[in-house]
Amino acid sequence: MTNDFNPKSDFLAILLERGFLHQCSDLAGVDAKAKAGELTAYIGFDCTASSLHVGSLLPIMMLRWLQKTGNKAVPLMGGGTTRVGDPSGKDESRKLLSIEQIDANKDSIKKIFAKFLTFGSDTHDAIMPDNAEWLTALNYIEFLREVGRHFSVNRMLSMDSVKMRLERDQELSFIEFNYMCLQAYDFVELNKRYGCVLQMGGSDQWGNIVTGIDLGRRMGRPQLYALTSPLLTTSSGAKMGKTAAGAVWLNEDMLPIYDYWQFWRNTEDADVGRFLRLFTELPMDEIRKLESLGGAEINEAKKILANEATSMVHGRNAAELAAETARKTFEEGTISASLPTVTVSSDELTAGIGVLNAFVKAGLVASTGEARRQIKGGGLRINDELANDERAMISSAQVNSDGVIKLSLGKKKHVLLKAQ
RNA sequence: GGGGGAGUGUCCCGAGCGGCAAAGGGGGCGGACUGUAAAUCCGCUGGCUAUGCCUUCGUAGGUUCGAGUCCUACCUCCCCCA
Repeated sequence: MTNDFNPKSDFLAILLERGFLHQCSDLAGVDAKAKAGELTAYIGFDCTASSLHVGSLLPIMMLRWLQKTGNKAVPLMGGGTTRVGDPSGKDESRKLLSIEQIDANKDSIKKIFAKFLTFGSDTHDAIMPDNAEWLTALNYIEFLREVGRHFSVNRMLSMDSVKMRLERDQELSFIEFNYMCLQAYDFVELNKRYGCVLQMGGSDQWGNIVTGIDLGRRMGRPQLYALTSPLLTTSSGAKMGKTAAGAVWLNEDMLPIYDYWQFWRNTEDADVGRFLRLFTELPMDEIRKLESLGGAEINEAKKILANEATSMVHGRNAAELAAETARKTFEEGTISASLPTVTVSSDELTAGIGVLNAFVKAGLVASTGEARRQIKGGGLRINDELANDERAMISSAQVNSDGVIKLSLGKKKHVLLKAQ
């Protein structure tokens, strides 16, 4: 759909050439607004966890480009909608989060945005409203009379997500219907409050966004627009941002910066170019140069990807430290003091800790059972020595000259155990 | 409303004559090979205070020395008839 479109705005030009665009309700319309620097766009973020993960990075980058190209970015905190819970894509409704939990998550998530956007009160500064501001104040009857009457059930029934469920005779709860309505209402409310005319999101949000556009028209708002980004998977088809250890979190307290850097460093060859476009701000000609590197040379491109992507979230210094840590660990084979570290009490260490428990404590394995299996498979190392006795004890005798014990799972995952 | 079928290892899909920690995939993790890549091959893939103990097959009971397997009720889903 976007092949023959020639954007006049920097915003769309960048989105297009970097691979952010999947679908747009009206490219020309959005283009004109963006060209004039009058585009205010929002993306909603649910507060279901205390950190966003790399899956959210793509929408965040869209907001960043939006602001960089002279428009107004609005990350919307879903403090209200999270109380309802978005059931789409799930066969079972998740347990509802407590309001305290949601608020705590929200506070934690908010910090991320400050690293990507400039907030303030100027026209083009980003703002971060919370839909709890208006949703929690809604009165059911009033909402039905003023907003609900504009929703065409006929139309909603024809939406793909709904149609599929009905055809397969699968439960579609009323709350799910309401989630769509609330999201649509958000769009209209943001238009009223801030003149927001564009909602962006992942391609799975298309239906919900269009419902918002429709509601806007029925309620006499100006023309609204939708723009979605492709669903990201790696070349081998895996969902982006999920590892066995869990999601790749953006918050440092959920995932050490070193591990974040490593995540990008381990990108598959085939993804390097695409990721450089999406997750860094390097100029396009440089990216083209980097992705054309062949064989082992592409590792240089991966390091740059890791540096750039890590700088964006954690800052240039932290990224360089991570890069240096990786260099020492992998290229020199020495122990860097800045590897992820887990502390144990010195009493405990003096008394001795079983190897199995030590690796569990370090978070390298999930259970002593797994530790046992890894030892059998030759996957665990203590100070680079293969661990082959599951009953061995780790004690202060193994502390090296830097005061730490290095525990490794496989060749890539290292944690330092430190007595305190 | 009537008739038929199905829910399995808390990532998913899926076999399972009454002896089952439960076949086989996918995914994931580890090993070999490499370039901290991919592909390929090999191993592992409930928990624990571990030659034993505990918890798992939709839910709750029952039969049995013994139940994923048989019986009863319930819940949920799928198909056919009205």
